[in-house]
Amino acid sequence: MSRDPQVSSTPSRRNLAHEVLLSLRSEIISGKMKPGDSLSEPALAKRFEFSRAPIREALIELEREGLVQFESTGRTRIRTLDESDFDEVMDARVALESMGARRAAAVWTAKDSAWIEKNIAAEAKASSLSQLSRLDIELHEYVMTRCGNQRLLTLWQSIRWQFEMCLALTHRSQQKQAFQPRNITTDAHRHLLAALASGKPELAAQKMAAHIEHSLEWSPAAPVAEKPKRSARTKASVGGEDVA
Amino acid sequence: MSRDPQVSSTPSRRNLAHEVLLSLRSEIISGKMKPGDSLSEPALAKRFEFSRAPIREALIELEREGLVQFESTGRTRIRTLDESDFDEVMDARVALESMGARRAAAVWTAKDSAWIEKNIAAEAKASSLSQLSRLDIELHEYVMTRCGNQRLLTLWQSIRWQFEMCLALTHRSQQKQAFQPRNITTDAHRHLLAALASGKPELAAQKMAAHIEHSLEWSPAAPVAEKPKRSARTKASVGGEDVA
DNA sequence: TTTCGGCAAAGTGTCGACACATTGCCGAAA
DNA sequence: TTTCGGCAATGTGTCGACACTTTGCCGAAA
Repeated sequence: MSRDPQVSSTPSRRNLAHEVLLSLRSEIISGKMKPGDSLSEPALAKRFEFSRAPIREALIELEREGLVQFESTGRTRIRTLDESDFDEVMDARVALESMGARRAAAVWTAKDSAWIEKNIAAEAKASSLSQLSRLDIELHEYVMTRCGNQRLLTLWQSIRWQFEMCLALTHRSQQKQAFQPRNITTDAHRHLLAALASGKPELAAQKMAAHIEHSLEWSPAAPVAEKPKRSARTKASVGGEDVA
Repeated sequence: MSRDPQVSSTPSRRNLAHEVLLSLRSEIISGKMKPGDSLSEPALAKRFEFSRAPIREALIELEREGLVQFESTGRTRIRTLDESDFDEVMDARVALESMGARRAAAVWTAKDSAWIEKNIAAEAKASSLSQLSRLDIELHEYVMTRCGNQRLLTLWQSIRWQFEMCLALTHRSQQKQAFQPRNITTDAHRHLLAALASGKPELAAQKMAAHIEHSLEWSPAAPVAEKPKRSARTKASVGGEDVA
């Protein structure tokens, strides 16, 4: 909700590199530039009408975000992602966000609940899949923001763009996704909110993990790869009963 | 064990910036450069006899690793860490490593067990606290390496240096730590190994979380701050019983 | 026609220089 | 002596240039 989520990331240095970063990131996620496309510093410098220095900085940051890959030959390409990459990102999300929910639940306030409820209401009125996805991500980011751990938030933000890229690739590959996801998502978020507001950190952590893993099931197709069914590895990965 | 852990991180680009990164990181963690110290690009360029470009790249990476801070004024300083920073890092470790252990346990082999046992044996013979710490970190890194998720490993590596810095600051502040930690650590690692080798991912995850949180207790003093006792927040943070 | 060698094109790594902002010192005025 | 203004010093952001490497095309030889 509120404002452009890209603005929410506080740039430690406000320079041309940051501007280039936002542009390229946006173009990669939107699909304007495709996985495998080559990115050369001189070409980008010419396009942006900057020197190579800010371009180079932006590319290094994009590489850290996992959107771009430096090959051993020295070439720089937009990263290609397959289903296993998607699984990895989701696993990392479960790790970070379940801890985030655990901590957030411990300091949850009515104001936080109100924010989430407003977001859920907006989801119910979402008119497109991409809009719904954006609201979903912003809700998850909100929880991470509220967990009170700056490092957890920073780590989450560093894989956020890979997640968005996976999502966008999936959406584009299976053109028309029905609107079933909307109800599923809003329901899940309502349950999640209940857990966060319950004052039970462990419950919130488990619900968050379950919610993220469940969301894999209505994004079944891999971004690029072809394996039809998701690996069993992601099932029952949190709160399972093998402990006893 | 084996080789210098810094070599294990694969530099995506082999350049002078990487060389500067390793030098500065080492000096920061070793305490040769202290928190609050100012780092200027021209001064470092003169010292390393490189131009500012590689220096600048290294500083940006150090900032991403949390060892260095860009102030709003434009100055660059070695980051100061207090107890809450330590708590944050440990929480992030719990999040990442419990997931890492969960995944690693699913694919654990006898060879992995042998590696850990060799490490534990080395711990038992460690002759200094810093050596013990190094073995401890290498064991944890090994598990993250074996979890099969490159992103989880990358995220872990990106906070690893902050953890090492916290640890080093703690060690220096409380000069003589008795050797009780060695036994505690080796015992904990033995139990952890049992969980990893048990084929029960959830058990491994819980044991890892408990192990990391428990390790907070024999590193009681804050790196810089003065609060004598750790916050209650870190207790029972994983696998608690508030779910019911 | 195929293969090999070399040459041009393109790209990265690195450097030194300049412009601008900020800092801190020093002297002048009160 | 204290305070204020300005100037030098320091530092970052940005730029264009050069060296070296790799790529890929093209023509010559088999």
